[in-house]
Amino acid sequence: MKNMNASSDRLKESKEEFIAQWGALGTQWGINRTMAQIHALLMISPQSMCTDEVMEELEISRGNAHTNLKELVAWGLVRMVVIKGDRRDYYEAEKDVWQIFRIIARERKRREIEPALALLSKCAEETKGLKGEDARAFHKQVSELQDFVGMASHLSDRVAAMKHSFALQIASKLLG
Amino acid sequence: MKNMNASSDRLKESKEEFIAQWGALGTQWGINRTMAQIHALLMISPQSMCTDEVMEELEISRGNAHTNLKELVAWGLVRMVVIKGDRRDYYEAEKDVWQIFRIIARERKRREIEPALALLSKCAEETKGLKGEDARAFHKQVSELQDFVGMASHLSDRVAAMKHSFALQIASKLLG
DNA sequence: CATATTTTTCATAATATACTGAAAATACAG
DNA sequence: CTGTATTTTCAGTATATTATGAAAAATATG
Repeated sequence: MKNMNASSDRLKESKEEFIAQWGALGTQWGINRTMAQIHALLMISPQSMCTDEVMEELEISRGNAHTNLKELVAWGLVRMVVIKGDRRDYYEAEKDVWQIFRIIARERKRREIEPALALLSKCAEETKGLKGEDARAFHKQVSELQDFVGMASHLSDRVAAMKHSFALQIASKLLG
Repeated sequence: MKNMNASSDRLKESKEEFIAQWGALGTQWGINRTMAQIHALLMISPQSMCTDEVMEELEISRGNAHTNLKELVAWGLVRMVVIKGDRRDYYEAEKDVWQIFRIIARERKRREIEPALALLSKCAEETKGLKGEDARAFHKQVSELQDFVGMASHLSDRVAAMKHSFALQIASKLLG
């Protein structure tokens, strides 16, 4: 039994570090700490969890837990599940790595790429015919950015639409 | 002359909107608003600019201008240039789109991918041999994430090392 | 070296973001 | 309907991030 305890301590510690650090990383990724922590917690939880369990595990308020659980559901990273005989809402995380990647890629494209593209298109359009060295230079720079970001946007769609196995093939080819 | 003025007004407006919006976008990208605005300003400026010009154009304080110019130089998105007969430091932006992409990709990899990979490797390592259903599940999930993020890291390096033309070829193939 | 100009630093202020706790709304069982 | 469990909202508070402005340090000039 001594072994058993040491071993389950190791697991517990590792899980806790994972959750804490994944939360800190979330900040860099533009998601807030709590949301990332909840995501980590659910990702490594064998069972689905209810709001109170999440609150207790992460020592956060009900409002905070609720808001971020809803946000995760809105992203599609977490699903609500019903456990019969229990009135509470339970939550479980999407665990498939490729699926997680696609969801995050979609969201980041929406927040980071699409608004940039809209801006660049507008500026390129507005200054299309203008004469003068300055105007030309501005239009050129903006157009180049537009082309690049536009291509990135398309690529992102294509990759996200791929099956995992096919994406792996391409990745291997690039790395090999 | 009427035309000339209308036309240069259009240009000025478009430039100002570009700067303002690019700044707002910066926030989404994890860089602060001012840094993104200065970058935008220098990117579309035909000449290099000194700190005072940047301050005046964006209506920001000296400290703010200074800090963010230094940060942009540290990233490699902006270079300091010397103008003879002038004691002040002048700055000009990198304008090549592919180069800009590489610099940003490098920085984001450093901030977003590498720490994640380190965490995942640590957690995978710590729980490698552990018995028990929970431990196995944790190890599996973490290892899958590790594999995926590791591959993303390599891919990022490979793409950033490519010549623009070659990257374009690959992109075309994927889009075609 | 004395002075003028420019750069850098940093304590304080302003702003933006996230969290709490409790009240309001809703769902359910008896 | 009434009481209880659960979810949702939100005003107030706390935390973290950015910006200011003035003073200090560094640098150039004659």
